[in-house]
Amino acid sequence: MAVATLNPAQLEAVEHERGPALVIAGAGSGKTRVLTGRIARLLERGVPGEAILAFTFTNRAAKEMRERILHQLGGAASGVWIGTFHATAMRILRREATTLGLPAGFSIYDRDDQESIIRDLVRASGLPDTVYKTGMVLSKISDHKNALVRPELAAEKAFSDFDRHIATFYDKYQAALRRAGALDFDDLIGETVRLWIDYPQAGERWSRRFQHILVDEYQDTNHAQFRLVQSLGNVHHNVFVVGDDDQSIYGWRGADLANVLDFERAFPGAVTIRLEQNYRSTSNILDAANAVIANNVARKGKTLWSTRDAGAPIHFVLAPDETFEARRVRHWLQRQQTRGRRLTDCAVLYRTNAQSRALETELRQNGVPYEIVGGVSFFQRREVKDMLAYLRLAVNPLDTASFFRAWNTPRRGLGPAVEAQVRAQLVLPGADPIAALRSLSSMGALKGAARAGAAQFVTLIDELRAMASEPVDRVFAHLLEKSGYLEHLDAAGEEDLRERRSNVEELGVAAAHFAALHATGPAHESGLLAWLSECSLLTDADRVTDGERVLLLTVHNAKGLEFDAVAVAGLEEGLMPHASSLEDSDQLEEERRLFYVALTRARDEVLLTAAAYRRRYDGAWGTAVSRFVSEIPEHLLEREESPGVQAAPARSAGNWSDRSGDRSGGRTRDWGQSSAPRRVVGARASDAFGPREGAEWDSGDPGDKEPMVIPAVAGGRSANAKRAVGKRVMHEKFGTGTVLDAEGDGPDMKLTVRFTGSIKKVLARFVQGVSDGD
DNA sequence: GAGCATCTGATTTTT
DNA sequence: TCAGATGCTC
Repeated sequence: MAVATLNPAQLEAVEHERGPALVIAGAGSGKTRVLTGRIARLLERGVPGEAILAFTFTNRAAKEMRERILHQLGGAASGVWIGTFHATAMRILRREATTLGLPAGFSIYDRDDQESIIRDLVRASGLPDTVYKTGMVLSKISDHKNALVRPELAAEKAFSDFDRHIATFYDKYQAALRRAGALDFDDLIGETVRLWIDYPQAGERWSRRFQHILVDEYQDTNHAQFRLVQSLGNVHHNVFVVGDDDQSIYGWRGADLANVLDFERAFPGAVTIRLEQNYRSTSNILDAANAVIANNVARKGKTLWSTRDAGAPIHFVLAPDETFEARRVRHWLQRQQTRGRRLTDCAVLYRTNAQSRALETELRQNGVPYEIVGGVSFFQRREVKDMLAYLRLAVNPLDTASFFRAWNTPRRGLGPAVEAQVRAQLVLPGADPIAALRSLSSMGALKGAARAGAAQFVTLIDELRAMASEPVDRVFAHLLEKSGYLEHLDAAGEEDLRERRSNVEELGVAAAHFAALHATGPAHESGLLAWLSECSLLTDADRVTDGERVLLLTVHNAKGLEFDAVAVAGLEEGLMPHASSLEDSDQLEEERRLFYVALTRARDEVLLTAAAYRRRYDGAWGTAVSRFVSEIPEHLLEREESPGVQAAPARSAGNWSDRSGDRSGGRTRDWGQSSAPRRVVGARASDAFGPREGAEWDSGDPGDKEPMVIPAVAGGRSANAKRAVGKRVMHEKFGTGTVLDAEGDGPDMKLTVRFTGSIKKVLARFVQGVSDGD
């Protein structure tokens, strides 16, 4: 690295000798240069590559850092460990599996696998799955794991029945994972930390090895990750972390800003270095971002500055609905192109993946090349998971989820009847499903198709296992040939057959690529196990290709990236900030940071868009422009209203009866065609939506107690059910709400209740009546 | 055991 | 709206 090109603060960070250091690095302040520069400098100073460990949050960031360093230093850098927290933890765990009592070929369960375990557990418990929803139970368990709370402790700390049930699910969930020889994502970190807790001498070996620990995006670490960093650094104390409290957007995943705020306390003697000069954005963009983030209370406080000129104003467009919004984004992209900008240098950001659909349709229809990052991941696709299930089973015979996924795909005559027999054998300690199937087969318990099918399946898995240390592409080819999977796809004759086939082929290409890359490496880094590990940790964002296309992605996915021109779509109350955050000031601040991250992705140009009406699965809704837009100083903004935009239905956006009219009315269809163009002169566009405090998605106002009129509900309902409609009720978890609809009778009566912020179906026995109100 | 029809819940963000 | 789960029928 040309040290001369660094500013003083960057230089101080790069040259920092030893001891802990916290670098507060604002957006675009050159933190990647600092990290790579520092690694380079450490190597120059004679620190062996093997003694340097750098954590990133995404594979993409890891890859970029690795490439930069290899480019600068070549072979000298080859021993440096650079990887995500999860990948690095995996690397350590693969070497320490025996110490920790984990099976050598442990599997990593993804979200689907986790969900199916929880679903089974909740079902078996007899507790209502309306209260113990799969996702919610999983996130509670994840919270425990992120806080390094084991099941026993969770049970001890439980105050309510609810917490106790969660603790029980947590315990049983862990038992199920253990039986399957599997870890989930959180376990990768937690089990690694356990090394220092349960096997301190083993942990210390690693602490001694890594003389320097570097952490990128430190503001996004959770407690478990903090403990991992702390443990690894407890011999040499050279912990160098880079973060920005204003860019902390993973609170929902347990990220703990206290890790940044209390760094000096956790690492005594730490120095703090601040990088506040932004090299990325025009000063208009930067001023806007600074003004927005200044509204947050929970921050260390800093102001980015830049020597770049003002640049173009930030453009704000209010469109009648999301179709028009998409069209405006497309126009904007095409204008960028005519002005000589490449699509590669543009991006469209949004809050939720679902928003990509309208944009995608618009771009496809108009031949604008695009690529969506995120959404349904490649590795989540059925055919990809099917293939990987065979391979996972070959390295981990305990992996029940993979077993039942693979065993009858393609059909081998193995169904529920045989499944029950296999499961019956699995209660025996240490039993694995393959052995169970094998023994059923040898006992003559299987007949007809099942018998031949079982034999074929067991043989295939045996063969794959025998090949486990061969190049992975060869293993994959064998699997394709012997499983009959492609023929099965053909037979299924599905419409998306071509795509499925090509996904399977792409997986094969990935295997070949991996094999080629690791042809010379040691067995534990080139075999099937290593490839599977890599696959479990890859996400869609890691498969982004080059090419002349615009990227569509969530703001979360855009973190760490930068573009010349950035469009941010869906700037509406309820979307950004998201509805789920409106009642909690901490969450609202996180939403604001999210918007801040979005703005600071841009070098030269920003387009912000909102839709006056947005279609959702349950109808079309009037919206209000996001408060974040009005937090941008007016002189930095250029507002524009599309023809056809009108005020939201006169007042009372929060009034339910009004809205239920909307749902049946399908009003959005008329927008933009019949209504005359209307410009709001001399008023802010957001005024067109009525008073700001008509906070959209829910008034939550206990005063609105008129009985709800829901058109077209089922006719035959009991007198009790009829009477329940319109009543205020109280639910242990969701709080108070209003009954919109009721079905059935007695305690099993099913109520549809509008709680603050959401509408849920609950059983009558889980709610209490609240006085009908005044 | 397979295929079809119906139902229901989800939409916040991801390693 | 839509995908996955469930249930029903052959």
